[in-house]
Amino acid sequence: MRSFVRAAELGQLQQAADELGVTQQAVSKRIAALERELDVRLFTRTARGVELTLDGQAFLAHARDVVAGVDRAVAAIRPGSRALRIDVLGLRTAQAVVLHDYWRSHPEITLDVVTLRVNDPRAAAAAVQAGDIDASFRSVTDPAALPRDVRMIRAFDSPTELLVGPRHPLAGARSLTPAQLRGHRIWVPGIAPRSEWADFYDQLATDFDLRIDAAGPHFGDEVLLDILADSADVATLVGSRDRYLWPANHDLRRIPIVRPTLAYPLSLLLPRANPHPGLRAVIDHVASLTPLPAATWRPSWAPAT
Amino acid sequence: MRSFVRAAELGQLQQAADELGVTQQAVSKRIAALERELDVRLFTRTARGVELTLDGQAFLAHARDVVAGVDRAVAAIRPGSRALRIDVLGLRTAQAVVLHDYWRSHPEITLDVVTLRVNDPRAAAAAVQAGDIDASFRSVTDPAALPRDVRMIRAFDSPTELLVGPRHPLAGARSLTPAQLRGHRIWVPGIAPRSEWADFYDQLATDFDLRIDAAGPHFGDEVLLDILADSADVATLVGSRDRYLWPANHDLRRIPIVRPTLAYPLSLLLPRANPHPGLRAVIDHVASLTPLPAATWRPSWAPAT
DNA sequence: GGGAGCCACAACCACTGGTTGTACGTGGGC
DNA sequence: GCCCACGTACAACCAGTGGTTGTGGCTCCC
Repeated sequence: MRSFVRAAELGQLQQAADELGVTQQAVSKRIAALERELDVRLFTRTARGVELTLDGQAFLAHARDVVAGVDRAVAAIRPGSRALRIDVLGLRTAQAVVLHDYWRSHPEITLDVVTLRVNDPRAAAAAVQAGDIDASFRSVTDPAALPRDVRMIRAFDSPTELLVGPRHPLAGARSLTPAQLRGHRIWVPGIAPRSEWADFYDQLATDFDLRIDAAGPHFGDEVLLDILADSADVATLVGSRDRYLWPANHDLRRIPIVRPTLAYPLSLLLPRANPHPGLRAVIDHVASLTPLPAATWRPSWAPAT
Repeated sequence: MRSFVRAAELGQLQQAADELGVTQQAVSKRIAALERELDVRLFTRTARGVELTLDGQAFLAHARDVVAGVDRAVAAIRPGSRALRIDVLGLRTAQAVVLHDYWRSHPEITLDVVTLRVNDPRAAAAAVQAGDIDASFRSVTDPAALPRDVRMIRAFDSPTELLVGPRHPLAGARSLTPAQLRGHRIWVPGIAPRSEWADFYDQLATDFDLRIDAAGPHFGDEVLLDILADSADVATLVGSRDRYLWPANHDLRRIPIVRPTLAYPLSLLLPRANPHPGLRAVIDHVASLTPLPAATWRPSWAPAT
């Protein structure tokens, strides 16, 4: 495809061959192989070179795309100077959604979103330190656990919403205050003990006298959503930017929580020295997200702005 | 790359190999070759399959992109059921710009813009008839020259603007009426005799008593723009949607022509029977472009709406 | 009419990319 | 705790791909 693109641009197999460092015959055979495989003629051969056929013109745009895609793929992992790589907790989390939005409005920058398969934020900090990732959307609740050459900055706040099924007594509310959640069972399964999330829910339960049940393993989002849809007394908390896939017939309700808004503070771990040059723009973008109202509750370990 | 993508999705080389119709060893060698070439490990091997490394995760998104690109490239020219293919006069013309805008807002549809290397609209009509292209943005001024199974419909009108250099006496105008052009030399080089454009300028010159000089070959846009920039008495006409590349220091002015607006009618040649299914949406889109004011002049051969 | 320039075909050969056969490591079942 | 099942990697082998050099044919231009 590279040979085809260059030949089409130069109008000569000969020149393309010179550029590519092979013989004219090799390029001729490459094009012929492509034409045989696709079962169309891509060029009309003339005495002074080649000219694209209609099929060739149509193919060229896509071939350019493929070649550029291959280059991007290689750039994404080139040892030394690779593309910006940011770790998120999961692909449907607010972090990933925000990154995806950013990428959609700036498609020219190459940004790779990956997920470390570990829960421990200290492992993420170590990966940042080692240069395996350029930044990580994780929070280290104990500042002492942070390596010296990794720093944690405030990224953005993710407001919390209540997710309930249609039979839940709070299902009809347009919005809720934390006080109104008192007495209702809130179930957030799959929270690793002593993780940042466990800490968040602990403080939340204490500060507002809530009943947050973080026990039990997580059998997958589908199971949780199924249970919520059927139950008249189980609710859970989700971030307003989290994207869940749920069957339309579940009829689940997302209800904003206000006065105060409950903010889960998303932080960014990044190396103190020589951060990836593309990181600046991402930080600026997430910092520019619509700020939360003044009446916002945050856990004690939320980093300062 | 296909093997890599499938293996990553399935988490097993074995299964990917089964799907791809090759042995597990072949897939293993493909992945190994990829890893050797890229000089990174894409998978960590476990006893129950493979798992993506961070590099593998970053690579996967791009690999998917490449594979999809190859599929699109093949679809663009697949004999029989290929992607929608529309012929335009040139890639900077209003036609191409409009198509490009459409494609940008509907990136999911595959649309290939090509250019027949002939000037004769009857050749374009023949290409439509033969199925080499699905539609052509050309006008056949003589309806009798149209094959029976090709029809011409009104696509959209392209308003004309005057293009002049800074020293031209009309350079300061915010807008101009056709009457104000009277006496000024208007030079539109590169118009083939008896073409749709020649016809357009002939009628324009007659109806408004203008001096339109269509003689002389066209040495390329750069030459024309250079001449315009320097000259105090040469002007030319361009479509308001045409995209020209000109050096910023040329200081050329585009001046709308109004009362009446001078519309160049762009038509679409398409087969009378079994048009490409994707064509409908394109026709609807160009038909929805902002209509011109009531006071609009059109040549006599403009097809009815 | 002849030469320059470009592409295609032929013959040849190294090496890629598939095959089969086998060894190794790990996790689950008995 | 051992063994088997399962999945991956390595080895040997071989057909065919994809490169090379050499040559012929075509067209345009001088």
